[in-house]
Amino acid sequence: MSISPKAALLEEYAVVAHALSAPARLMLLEQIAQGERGVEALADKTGLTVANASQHLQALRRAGLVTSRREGKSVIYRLSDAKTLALMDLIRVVAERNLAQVDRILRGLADGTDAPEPVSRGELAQRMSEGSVNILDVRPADEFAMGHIPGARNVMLGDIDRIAPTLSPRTEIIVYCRGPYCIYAHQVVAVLLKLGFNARRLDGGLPEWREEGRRVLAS
Amino acid sequence: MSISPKAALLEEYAVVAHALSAPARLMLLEQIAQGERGVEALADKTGLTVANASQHLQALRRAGLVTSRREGKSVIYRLSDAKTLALMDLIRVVAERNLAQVDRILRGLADGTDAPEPVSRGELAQRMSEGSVNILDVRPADEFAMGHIPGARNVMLGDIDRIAPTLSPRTEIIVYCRGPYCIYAHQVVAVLLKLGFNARRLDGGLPEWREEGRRVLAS
DNA sequence: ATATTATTCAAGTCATCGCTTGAGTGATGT
DNA sequence: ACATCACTCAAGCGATGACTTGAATAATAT
Repeated sequence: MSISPKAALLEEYAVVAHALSAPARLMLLEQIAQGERGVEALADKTGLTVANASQHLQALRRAGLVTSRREGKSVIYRLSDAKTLALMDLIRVVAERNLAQVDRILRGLADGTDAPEPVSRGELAQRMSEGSVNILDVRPADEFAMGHIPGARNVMLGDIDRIAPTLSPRTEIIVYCRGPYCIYAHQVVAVLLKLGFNARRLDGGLPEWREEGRRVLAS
Repeated sequence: MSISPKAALLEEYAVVAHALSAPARLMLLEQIAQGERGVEALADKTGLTVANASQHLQALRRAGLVTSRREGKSVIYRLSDAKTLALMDLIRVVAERNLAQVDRILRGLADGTDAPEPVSRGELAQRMSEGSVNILDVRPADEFAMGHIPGARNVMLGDIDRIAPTLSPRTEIIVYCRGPYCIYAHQVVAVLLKLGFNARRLDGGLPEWREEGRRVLAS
């Protein structure tokens, strides 16, 4: 009855991959990567029903990608460790490299503009110390409040046109959002480029920034 | 009818993860990582029927993890690029870190011995140039023939006891096999340790070695 | 104790997956 | 043209997955 250890191992690896094989769970992971949260908050953010989110979260926990702890009446989920984040990111990288459909979508987001290469986090840190950079955080206000890159300004996608006049046309603007699956930043950069600004995306979002031990400002 | 780009991207990422979520496909990837092969050879190696293997291979291709080309009457599959290998490996790492079941299986393979940390590929290369090392390749003969680390000796798991007397008890023995999902090497190291030899696994297998541009001997 | 809030469990439905079987297609050799 | 070989396609199956709904726990507040 005991199958070969080889087969048993592959089964386990498949469990990990399976956990990442549903868009709903990827959404949940992205949210959890912003910072630990309870089930209801996660369900809210992702648009899932609470029961459904709970089941997906348990699948993620069984796969070892997240851990949970009870805190009062809430159950708080968080990423197991940085490898989970790396795995999410590597999946994105492979998809971007090899899937034409992904390329098409990203091109659509760029809206005709020719998006420059993203800025590395190291380079941004360097530029920050020189003071020669403007940082925009395009996540929802509550996530911004939970933590953001020092000096970043929180802006909604829809407000770009409104705040554009207050931006310096000479200083480069670096835009970031959630992390591996960040998408608003692509759009914001496209808008800014069209308006004649000098804008680039940050490579990775806040979770990666924090993971590298860089300074994060709360509230 | 057009869903949001965000959702569309997550769908695509999920496709990639889904491709890795079946043991049969992981087996196929492991084989393909040894070197490109036709459908029938892959089906043979993995014990799948040809039709079934063909379908799994197409799933892998749709996910962008492998590519295929026609060569005469055969269709040859190969890994898209090194990122595919990295992805396979990262899944293993996450599983080993977080899943108790995996730990249990690996401990079982070690058969009571306390397996030392694997040797890095860089260290092995260094040791090779010094000539202070014995290398064992524990893959099937045909895979060994397709390419192996120079100086490695091809040994079957079952033949260890027989060839053990021919091994130097003082020189360290480095054992490797297929790659991310290598398992024989664990067992062989355990056997050698029990016999009183000084043995360690190589971190990664032949695919990773080749990927780093290190020398590989064919035939 | 009872009520409230946060989460999980259980049952049911519809879709998808993994595998098998048998037919179909494409390139090569006689 | 015909046979052969290597692979893919199509149909069908039992099993698993994603989501909904409504009931069951678990911890706190009244």
